[in-house]
Amino acid sequence: MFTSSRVSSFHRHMKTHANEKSHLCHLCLRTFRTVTLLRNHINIHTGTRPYKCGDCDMAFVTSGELLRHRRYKHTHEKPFKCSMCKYASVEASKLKRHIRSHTGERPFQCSLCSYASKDTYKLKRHMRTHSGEKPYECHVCHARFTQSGTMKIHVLQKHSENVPKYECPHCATIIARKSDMRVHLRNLHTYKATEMKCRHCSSVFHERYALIQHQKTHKNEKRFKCKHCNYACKQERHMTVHMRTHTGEKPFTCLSCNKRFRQKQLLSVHFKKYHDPSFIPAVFECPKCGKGFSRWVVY
DNA sequence: AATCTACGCGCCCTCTGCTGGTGCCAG
DNA sequence: ACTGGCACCAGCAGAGGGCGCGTAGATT
Repeated sequence: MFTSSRVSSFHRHMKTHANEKSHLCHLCLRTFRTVTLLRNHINIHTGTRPYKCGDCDMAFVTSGELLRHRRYKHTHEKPFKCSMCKYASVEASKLKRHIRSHTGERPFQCSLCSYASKDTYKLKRHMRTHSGEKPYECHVCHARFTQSGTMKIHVLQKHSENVPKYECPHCATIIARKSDMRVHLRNLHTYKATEMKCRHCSSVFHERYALIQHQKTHKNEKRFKCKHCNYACKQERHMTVHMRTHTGEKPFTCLSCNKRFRQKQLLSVHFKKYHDPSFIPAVFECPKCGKGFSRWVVY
């Protein structure tokens, strides 16, 4: 509802409801209500921008645009201040948009899903996820992207020579993307309240990277040491067999002659040699000492 | 009525950061 | 051969900057 204390303003406003557009642009045949609007419009055709910025090459059709430009680029004057944080803006509409980040208000509802946006642009951008539209094309490999920023990163990482790299301050790992570095730091270098145990010993850690580094120290380590002699080995099963040399235990018995063995393999060799009819005895005889061998061996 | 000025809306852009799928590699 | 972990990668949303342009208030 329009109200005004001035008759002139009222009359002018009423003209906005009338379709009377008597001022014709002779370049595109578009019509305007006032001569000022027509003049501004013609300035767009002719490129006439009377309001020039004194600090850069920009020029504008109206003085208001110039003032706003100067605030953005040169004076940095931000008259619109947020009452809830330090944010300040050049334009009131920007403050209004910013305040939605405090209130959580999302006036722009997607018609196809539950998503709602705080501003029109985000909704428009979101709609590409439904349409499948990918407006941005890589000029090198012609891959297509939904957002310009995604394409920019793609070109930088895939087609640029001086690819930026991010080095982890804790472990010197090189990672291509800043956001991935955050993931790396979160997964490997953040303190965790719950203890992480070493899979080889009783050590515990609160940082995953420290655990991994520690576990590497166990690699090639002969962790199983005999308490009776100098013997050491990597696997527990080897130590079990070795211990029988100290205990005298011989758990494997030959069913044919009751001879006992410490290892299953020794029993197997014994059985084949003495009780298996298909066993081929030594056929290659040493020409010097006469000892027989089952295989031909060159010394 | 014409003009200047301030305001509001809309559009487009960039920067930022999180997420989940994927391929590779070590265990 | 299988599995879990990690860097790589594209998809996607949040926040904010900058400008075009129409309209209303104020002034000439």
